[in-house]
Amino acid sequence: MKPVIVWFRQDLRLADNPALHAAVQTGAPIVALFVLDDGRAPDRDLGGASRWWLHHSLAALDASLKKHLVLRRGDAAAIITTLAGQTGAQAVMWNRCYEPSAVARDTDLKADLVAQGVEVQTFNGALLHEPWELKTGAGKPFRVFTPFWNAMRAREAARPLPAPRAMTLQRLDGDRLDAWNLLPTRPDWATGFDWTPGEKSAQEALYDFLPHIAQYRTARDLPDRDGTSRLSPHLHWGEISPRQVWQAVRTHDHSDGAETFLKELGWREFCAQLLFHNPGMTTNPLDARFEKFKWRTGKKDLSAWTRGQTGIPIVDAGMRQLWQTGWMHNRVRMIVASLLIKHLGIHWRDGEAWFWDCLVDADLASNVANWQWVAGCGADAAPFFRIFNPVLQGEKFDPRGVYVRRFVPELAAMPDKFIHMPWAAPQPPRNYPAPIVDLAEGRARALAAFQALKQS
DNA sequence: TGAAATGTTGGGGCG
DNA sequence: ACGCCCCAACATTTC
Repeated sequence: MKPVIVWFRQDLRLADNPALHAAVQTGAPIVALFVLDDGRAPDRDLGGASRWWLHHSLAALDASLKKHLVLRRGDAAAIITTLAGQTGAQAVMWNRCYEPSAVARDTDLKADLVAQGVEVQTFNGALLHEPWELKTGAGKPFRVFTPFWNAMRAREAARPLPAPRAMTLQRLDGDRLDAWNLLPTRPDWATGFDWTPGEKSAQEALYDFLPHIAQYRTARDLPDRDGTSRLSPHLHWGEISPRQVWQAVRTHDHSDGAETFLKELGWREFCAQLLFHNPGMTTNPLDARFEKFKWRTGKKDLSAWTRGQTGIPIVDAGMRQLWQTGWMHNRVRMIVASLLIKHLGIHWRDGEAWFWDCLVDADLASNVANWQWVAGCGADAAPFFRIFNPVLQGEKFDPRGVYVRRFVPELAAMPDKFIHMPWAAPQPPRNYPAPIVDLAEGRARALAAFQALKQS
């Protein structure tokens, strides 16, 4: 019997995997394929933290496929058309990706395969709703979150599919995962990552989180606590599907915490559909007025920011958490982004690029849309004059400085009163930098720049 | 999913 | 007892 090729991409799971499910239904032997096409993506390459995650996630998937995952490296379309010919495959099946370059590549590949006499079936495994499904009254894609969310919330999500109970997998030659060198060496900066990639771990993260979801609305803002789900990298790589998360939350309880959490899944969908309908937004502001905005270069400031050496405790704590653990609490992401864009006047793309490289949950749509949101140039964005004061944010959300002290040990002995502004302490710490920007001056500069933009 | 400036109110100290 | 001032505390507006 002719095999079916299942092409895995950002759906590294067996349960609720529509492409795999459909392939198993045919009764044909299955070729489970993953192609590493780094160095060829028109948008951008995988970031370092993403490569680390991918390595471990592929290892986990391979294990659950009883070591039958076929690894190939190179141009995905060329590899798949060739492989389909060599194996005499009857069909190729995959779950759709929605990033602009992926859409273009997959459209061409599908045409090539069909021309070659190979059936192609594609599915939605990554989103609750297709990016073209939810429309405004005028029939256009949403640009404002709240009406988008109202439309989305009014629908129930499709029910997740079970994992296949049995399947026949076909073994083929392929690369060794280790040979891809996805893991960092010299130095191994991932030693502080406290993550376990893989489908099993994703399910555990979900079920560890559910008992706390009723407190999510307030607990999610406190960066020293585990008040968030930490599902983002699992969702990005599709180790768990948004349908599985949605259903689990909906059947768990109806607290306002649960509702707030569902809304975050809404933001994920909102970002995905924004990028789908605005492919240029990875580099260009959605709000065209910002095209002439005068960003500063600020190489030294950018470097201090990336290294967590700005002298502003909550910012440095966040940037060091990112570097050490591959992740940053969302409240702190907003604070560090606001400082870079507003106080330092540096382009949101510079911050976005750093996050892309360092985050285990790096997701093109979410990363770009949220950076544009902070910059005020995105869809439904925060106005440019909404400027976070990192001292006040710190005092509000990390009042005892537990989070700051965890990642900025230089401040361990600083009294609570000065933990978020050590420069004002009677004895400022010797081994911690003075702030690279005066917060009041930085704020004033940002407001002036915004005024200039409005007038031009 | 802000912050700062400005405006308003009302209680208490004090001459 | 009264008016005046000060200034939290809260509300509104402005950026």
